[in-house]
Amino acid sequence: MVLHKRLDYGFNGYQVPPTPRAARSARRRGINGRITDDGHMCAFDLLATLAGKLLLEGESSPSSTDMCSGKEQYESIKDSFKEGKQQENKHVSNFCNQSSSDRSFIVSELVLQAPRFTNCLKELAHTQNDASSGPTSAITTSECSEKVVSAKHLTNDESKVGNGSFTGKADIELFGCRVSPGCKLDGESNRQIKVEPNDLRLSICARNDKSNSECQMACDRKPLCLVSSDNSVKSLSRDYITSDSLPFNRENVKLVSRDDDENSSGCTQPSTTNKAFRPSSRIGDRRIRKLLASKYWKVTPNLKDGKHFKSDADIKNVYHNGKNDFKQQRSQRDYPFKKRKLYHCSSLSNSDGGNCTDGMCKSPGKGSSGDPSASMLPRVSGTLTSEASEHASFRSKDAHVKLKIKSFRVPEFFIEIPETATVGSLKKTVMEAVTAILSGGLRVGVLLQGKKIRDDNKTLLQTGICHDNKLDALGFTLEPNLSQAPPPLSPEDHPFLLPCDGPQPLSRYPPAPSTVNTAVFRGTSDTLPDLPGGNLSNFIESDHDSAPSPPDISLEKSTVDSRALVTAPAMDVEALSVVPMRKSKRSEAAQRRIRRPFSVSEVEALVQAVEKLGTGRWRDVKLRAFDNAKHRTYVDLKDKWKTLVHTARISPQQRRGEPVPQELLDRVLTAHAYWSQQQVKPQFKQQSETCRLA
DNA sequence: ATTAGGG
DNA sequence: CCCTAAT
Repeated sequence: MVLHKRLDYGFNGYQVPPTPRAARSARRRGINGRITDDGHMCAFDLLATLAGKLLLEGESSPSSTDMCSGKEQYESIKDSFKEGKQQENKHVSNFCNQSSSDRSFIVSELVLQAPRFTNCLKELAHTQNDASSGPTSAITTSECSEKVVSAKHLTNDESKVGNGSFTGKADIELFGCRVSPGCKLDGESNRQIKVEPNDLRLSICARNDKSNSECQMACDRKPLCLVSSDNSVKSLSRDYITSDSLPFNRENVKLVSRDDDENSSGCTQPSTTNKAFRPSSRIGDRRIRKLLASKYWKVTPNLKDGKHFKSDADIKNVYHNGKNDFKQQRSQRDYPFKKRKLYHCSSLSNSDGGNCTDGMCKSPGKGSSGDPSASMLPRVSGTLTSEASEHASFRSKDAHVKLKIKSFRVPEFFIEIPETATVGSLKKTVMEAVTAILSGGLRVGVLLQGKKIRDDNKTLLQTGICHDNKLDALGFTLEPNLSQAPPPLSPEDHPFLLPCDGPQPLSRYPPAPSTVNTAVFRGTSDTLPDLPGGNLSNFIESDHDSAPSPPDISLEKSTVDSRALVTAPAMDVEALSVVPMRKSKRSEAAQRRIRRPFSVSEVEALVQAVEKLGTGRWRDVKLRAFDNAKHRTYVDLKDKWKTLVHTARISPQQRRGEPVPQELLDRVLTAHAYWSQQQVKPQFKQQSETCRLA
């Protein structure tokens, strides 16, 4: 039995969409569809053979059965589990062969406020880390409240990230039902981490039995200000960040316009910032915040398109859970980033004129018409608390960049567990997996407009993070600690999987039912060094194309950044960075997919497939040659062929990018000419060809 | 969902 | 790569 659970680290609200239905169905159909190809392929095969170019006949291996059938099944699991939730030791067979493919675990939410002139962005995230490693830290998400953590006093020296192991009791909630802890870690800590996917909840709570979410820590750390939606303000140690608030929000990072503990709002327009709110009483502020909270609530559960934007870091990690069993799962992710209407901003019942008073949620047009889908919640919004950009000389030390980090996602991983396993063992397995992730040591990366900011010494001001427009493109990543992570395997090092490569390694398939529990991480391959090399090889090989490492990034970033725990570097930019959603004319448009130049091996695969299938059957081409290249859609392939033909026709001097071997370009022209001809007289295709060639 | 083509 | 029209 396999339970897929995708856990993503990274600022959430931006989640990788699930494998598109198209991909799944295509895969399904593909197995049957390929067979029919050979009929009218033979003609060209003969031609090619005569031309001295042997076309290797190879059948694409049937793709592995999808472990996850998507949302529908997920719902059924959910329901079935609810029925049996009372039985603690009930066999988890309800999960059998089912899984939720695209749920993220969202760790928490927090709002941070940082001095703009200091480079403490990472520390903000460190706060999270600390929370999961410090002795008295607590991160909890629960429903309906926003926490605002004012971290203005953070400085570098206090931003030590504890990479200690994650310990504590573990509670797991599945589908809203809490199941008893299957394992205990050293439990003195008050830590609380609760991660919840949209539907499935998994909470890991390491906490004091005495104190729950309200525990107070005696800490000599500098205090933070925590504001909950009920406007209660608490001073807390930086390690103590808790909330009873809801998890998975659509926004990852939100900048809250607050001068101090009051006047917290998500204004995104400077003009409506402080002045507008300063006079406002706490009551007013509270109202705003409540509105926000409820707003989030309403929309969150209904999000259909708010799929998880997860990277295709398909160089997966295998988590060794104690036995000698390692599994690999095929990637289920496909992320043609389509338009999405996530993060709807409910129109706030129009009590505020249709727009969110806080400015975070500008209902675009239709907002007042009551159409919730007409607007979106920004993932990030920002406001300057001072007019720094205009009056730099008057910039005071109080100028802060306020960020709200709504959530982190735990990297996806897979769990494989026998049907006969108990819920307790399931919990234990999950716990171990999560523990392994969290204890591995994490570091934070800051992305600005898709680019990683590597210079830690730059101030926010210098990097432009303080600017409102830049904040739109601000993102964070969680990456495995450098010291623990060997260099990742470069996808380029692996030959592209050609159709003739034969069946996929069997290791892609689920293990026998008798297999012991297994958890497979979907991170970089190096996160967990303690895995058998052989399996890893197959593992990566079979999905080599899923974690592409675009040259522009991987080359530039050398080693460190290519090791994002969750995603390949490319995807850090794409999937994890917080994207402007507001004040943009294209705010509702999907982010443009990252550019991923075709490698020579990919081109070869494409050429070979087109030689066989022709130029009008891109779906089949995709199935045949790129079935496991999730980031290549048939449209991509068609476009690539188009450009290939063009490239082949122009002079070599005019060509750009990675040079394609002339031999391949020749084949492109040959095949293109051939199939163009076939289009003209398709009716005689088979006969005439056969005759001619005979 | 695919295909074909323009942008 | 994106977007669309047409299947």
